[in-house]
Amino acid sequence: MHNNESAPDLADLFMQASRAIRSRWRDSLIPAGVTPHQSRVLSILGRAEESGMRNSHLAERLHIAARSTTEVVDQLEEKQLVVRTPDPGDRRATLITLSPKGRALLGELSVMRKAGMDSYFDKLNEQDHDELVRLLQILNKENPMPPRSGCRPAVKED
Amino acid sequence: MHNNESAPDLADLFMQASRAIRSRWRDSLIPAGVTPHQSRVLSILGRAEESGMRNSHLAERLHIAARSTTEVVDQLEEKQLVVRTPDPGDRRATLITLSPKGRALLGELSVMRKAGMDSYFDKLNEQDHDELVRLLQILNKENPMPPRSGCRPAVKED
DNA sequence: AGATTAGCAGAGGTTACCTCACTATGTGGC
DNA sequence: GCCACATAGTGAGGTAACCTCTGCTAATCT
Repeated sequence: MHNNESAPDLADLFMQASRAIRSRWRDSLIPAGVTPHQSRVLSILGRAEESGMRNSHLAERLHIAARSTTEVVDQLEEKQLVVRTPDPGDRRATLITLSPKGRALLGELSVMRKAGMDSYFDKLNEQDHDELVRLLQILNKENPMPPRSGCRPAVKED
Repeated sequence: MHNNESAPDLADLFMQASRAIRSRWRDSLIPAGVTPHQSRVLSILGRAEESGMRNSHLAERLHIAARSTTEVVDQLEEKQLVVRTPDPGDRRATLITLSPKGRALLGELSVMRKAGMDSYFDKLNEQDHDELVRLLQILNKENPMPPRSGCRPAVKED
């Protein structure tokens, strides 16, 4: 390892870039009137839907305590972006689903976000762009992906 | 345009990696008894030192309001990691410096952090490592950081 | 000197999290 | 059928890391 002293720390570079990305993302959400936090819930609901999701399941996906999920869902319900309906199969439980309005917003959000991100990554030419994708995929390869024999998704790390 | 649809979003890849990094970092700080937030202050003080730093200057570096900086410094002062001394040149101002204890901790922290990060980036060979540094430097080239409101963190870290 | 500006901190608010405790419901043992 | 126990959601109340508004003191400008 010949890490010379003047070489900037990769972690620092990473953090700096991710801060910029996060900040752009947050800004791009402002016109839609949702926080990044709320938008994350919307996109999880959008992805995992058909029949709705329980609060506890959502909490698991968000990697936060179930009690905290209640709060975000409260906010989204107030904005009429999601609906809570009692689970017919278990009267203790509540199913959370996107409202039509929520689903529409989710569509807009992903477009806006993509636009914002594209403008950020414009600094890279096409070749560098692809190279960065390659490198990040290596780094993110935490779960060695066992042969796709139809086992669970195993999304572990937050 | 040969960006096929199934190509994962660069921003997502980025956030995934940075979350892993942040989480490793936070974990590596636990034994030292400081939060990522506090450690950031220590490292800024360590870098910009000789004669100490004003609260307002520190706030600027942290990209947070001056009032918020006061609080972190309070915490660090209580742990005796930093010292506040009146600025001899301007009696309104206070200079914040690392205490010997703080400087020692900073040293340990950077070693621990570096170890944690190196183990993360070990997935890349030397050439890919350098390539990633190059790409990140391009991306980080002067993106203005506007002040932010609300919380975050990401949490859980910044 | 008097007005303005700069540096810091007190008071109090917000957001995104947490734990603990409670109620209502479901489930297994006998 | 009843009791013990687990589980789903939420009220109450707490914390960390931000914020603004306010006020005090010290420096600087005219």
